[in-house]
Amino acid sequence: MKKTRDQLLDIAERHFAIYGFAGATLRGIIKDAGTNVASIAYHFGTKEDLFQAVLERFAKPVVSQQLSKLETELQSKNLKLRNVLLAFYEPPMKMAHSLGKKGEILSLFLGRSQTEPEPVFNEVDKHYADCRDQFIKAFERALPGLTKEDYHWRFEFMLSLIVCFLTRQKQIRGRYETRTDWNPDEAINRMISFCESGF
Amino acid sequence: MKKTRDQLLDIAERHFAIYGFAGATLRGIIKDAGTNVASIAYHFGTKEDLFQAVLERFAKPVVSQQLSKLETELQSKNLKLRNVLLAFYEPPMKMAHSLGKKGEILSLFLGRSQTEPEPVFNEVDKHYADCRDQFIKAFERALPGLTKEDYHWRFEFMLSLIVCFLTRQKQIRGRYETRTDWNPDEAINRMISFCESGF
DNA sequence: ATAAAATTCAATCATATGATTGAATCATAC
DNA sequence: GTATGATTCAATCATATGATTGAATTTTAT
Repeated sequence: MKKTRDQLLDIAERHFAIYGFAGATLRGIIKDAGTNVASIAYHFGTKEDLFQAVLERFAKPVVSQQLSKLETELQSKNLKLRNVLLAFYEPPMKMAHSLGKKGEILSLFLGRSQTEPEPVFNEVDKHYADCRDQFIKAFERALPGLTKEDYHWRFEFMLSLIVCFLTRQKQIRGRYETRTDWNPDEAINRMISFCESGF
Repeated sequence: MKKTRDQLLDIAERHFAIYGFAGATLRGIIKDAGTNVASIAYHFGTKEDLFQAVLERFAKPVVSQQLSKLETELQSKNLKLRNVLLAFYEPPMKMAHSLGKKGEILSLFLGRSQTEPEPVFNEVDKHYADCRDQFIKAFERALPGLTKEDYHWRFEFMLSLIVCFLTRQKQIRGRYETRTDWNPDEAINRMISFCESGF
């Protein structure tokens, strides 16, 4: 039997992903988790504390995977843009795919975390700030000679592709494909190719 | 005089853009609009009806501008990809910029409308469905020889850039720029160049 | 000017929500 | 086994929310 705390995190993650911060309700969460309202207060505190806990649990691993992959690439003398892009795209995409239904939730949450207007999501930016800096530095090394502004714009464009893919994948796939499964490698490749040319 | 109705639409638009559908409250809206809760019921009906009215008012003009620009381009014997992209990007970007503060709201709304999970936003897709089909057809003409899937992916990527730009522009600009104003032409050009290579 | 229609308003309803409390239950150490 | 602390629970609070009503006010048409 799963611990209440973990169960709550799983369900809360799903609800925040699907309904957003404002749209998710503690009662909806505890109902799905089969527990009591007070258990949230006991384990986490307020609704916002719960959200931060969810964020902490999933954002950190993804970012650290991205950074460690990037680190590996940086060792190489001949840093290739394509490999930097791969280091960025692969962790979240693979995770989103490998986890199946849960990955769908996670990716939705990840995508939403970039677009939600709620103040709580400002915290998200902090989680990603260091990651962004590192990748922009890598871009400068892989593709020297551009202006600071160029790198920022292109990083944003690169990020846009995956944010929208993750946030909208269900609608997109529903529109374009019949099959319910998707190929992460194809998606990654398409994103990388698109960006590589764009850069 | 339809003063109250328009006022409500303006304020509601802002609130939906900033707080999302679930986060926006009728009381918050009527307080800013300086009117009464019942006025919403009178002029629109339910909260969802109000949302649809907001959507109707702003989405239609943008889409119709995009389509009419595209129509013009389609007249040309030698259809250029760049011009198709311009037809897509210019209307929402110009509108977002020219309206200043209000444009910021509109663009936030526009961006959010592509990522919100709420069922109400499913309606948004209908508004854009025809527009998407037309542009994909134009892509096929401007850049023949690709598979159906290719066009869909690239359309999504193109869309991603502007969705994320509009949704995140404030955060982005806050991070990268000191000045509060922005240059729509520069943004449009950067998007087009990035896509043109990607295609 | 006046009646009818359109619009606005204060008051209220029923429910939902985040949060808190104190008692009950469970797990663990001794 | 029992005492202690950790965890769960039902009950409750205060407020917020979407919606509705009927009276008051304003606008419009004649």
